[in-house]
Amino acid sequence: MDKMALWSGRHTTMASNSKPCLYLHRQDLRLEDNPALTAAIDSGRPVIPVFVWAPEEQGDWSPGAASRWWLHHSLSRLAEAYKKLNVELLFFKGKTAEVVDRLIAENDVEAVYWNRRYEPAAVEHDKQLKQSLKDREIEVHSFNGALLCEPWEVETQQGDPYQVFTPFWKSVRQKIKPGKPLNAPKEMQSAKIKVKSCQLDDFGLLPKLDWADAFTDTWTPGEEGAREKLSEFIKNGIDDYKEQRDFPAGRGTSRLSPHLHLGEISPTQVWHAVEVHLNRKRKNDGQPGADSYLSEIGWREFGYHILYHFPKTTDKALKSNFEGFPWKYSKKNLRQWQKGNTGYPIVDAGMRELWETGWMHNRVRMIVGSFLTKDLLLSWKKGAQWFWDTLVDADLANNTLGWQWVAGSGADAAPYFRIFNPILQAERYDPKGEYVRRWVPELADLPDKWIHKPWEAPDEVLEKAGVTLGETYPEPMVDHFEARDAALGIYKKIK
DNA sequence: TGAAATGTTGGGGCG
DNA sequence: ACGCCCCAACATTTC
Repeated sequence: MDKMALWSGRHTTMASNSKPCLYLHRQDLRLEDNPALTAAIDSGRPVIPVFVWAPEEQGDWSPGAASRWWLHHSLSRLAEAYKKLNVELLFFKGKTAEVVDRLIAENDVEAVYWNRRYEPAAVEHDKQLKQSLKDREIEVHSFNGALLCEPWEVETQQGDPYQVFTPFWKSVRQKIKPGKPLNAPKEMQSAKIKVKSCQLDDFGLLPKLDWADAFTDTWTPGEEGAREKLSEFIKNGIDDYKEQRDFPAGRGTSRLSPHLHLGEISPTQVWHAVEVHLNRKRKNDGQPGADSYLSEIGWREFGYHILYHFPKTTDKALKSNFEGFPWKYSKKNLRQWQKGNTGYPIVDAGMRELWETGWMHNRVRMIVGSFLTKDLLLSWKKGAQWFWDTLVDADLANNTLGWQWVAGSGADAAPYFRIFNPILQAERYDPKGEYVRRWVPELADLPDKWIHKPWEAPDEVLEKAGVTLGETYPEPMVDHFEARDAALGIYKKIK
């Protein structure tokens, strides 16, 4: 018996008549490495795990359609995992505070546990909930279950939040030493539930239409799926990550983002798995793949740091000179971009991958983002909203950071003149056109030379490939070089 | 985590 | 053998 088991064992003896505690699941849909759950169990009380579906508590940023699909399946897996421990995960709809109050009143709950959140609306909500519980002398315990480093744990030498990634990450790496992840509970005491809960299906998270069919082929939501993705990536991907990560046709990236978003796996678990992997290899061997991968975990941390300290950035540019930027809203242009009909194959491939699988490779996110904000001069918020609705990994911190970054209005942002050339990017990162052929099949028969710029292909080449521009595939909706000049002019003005 | 424009260098062709 | 030109390759600057 290890120390932990003895500890909880000691409490178990007195627990038979002890009052239960509540554990609120939010974006931490896992049993392993879960500090709030572990603490709740270690308190010696029977634990009532609860998930409350309360989208209105997330303000303007309640989960989009793709995220809801994921959430449904993740919750379903989580409920199964609890069932194996003979515990029921309770589902409720409505206001979290009211659910908690009911459980306190009718089920004698005397303590509440959760892992902290960092989204502006969530911070506000949880702060109030905590205060109201404290006022009534109900125990409240919150934990860090989502970050290597919480936003208030690092600051610049001047005592300000970081706004540039490199010094932020350097500081975090010096500071943090993630330990071994906590084990999943082997056993739990269940409480006798006296409160009526609802069914997962009552949340109505699944889409009415079957657009999510392809999602099922691509993804395995839940803790188990997350664990498998991680070990597969550590085994086959991480050593070549630095070289392979930018090629969207390949499998060079971990694809852990949706799992991380809902906390099906924690960054601590990721970090630890990377360390174990490195320790197995020869030392002083260099570890460019691992460093490069961990710095992506770092960007996630940076996103949370920025979101916490600059909560308005979900809707407003961080840089004040972007106030009143003359974005050119056009419903038609936005629609063409959303549907992947811009006439730029790499952009269209990305947008269609997103629509069909709920995910897009990061290199392509940058390309389509640059295209929206610079070539079309459509506001980054339009892009952020579309991604919010369609991405299974839609995460307020990452989405906000990414869009403000690409627009040039945010933290450590691309300088205003950094405009991606969709043809060059495509030729560099999809040299054989595999990615474009997969997602834009109407161009599949074009030779490599023309796959990324069909409008320049000779007529006979187009004909042979069965491509008629304007009919089977759109003409480019804008001329990139003209659009670039126009964007440079505007961006220069606001500098 | 950019791309284009401009500047520099050096080898080879050629008178 | 020399100077000149061209231009690719690379470096630097600029947007």
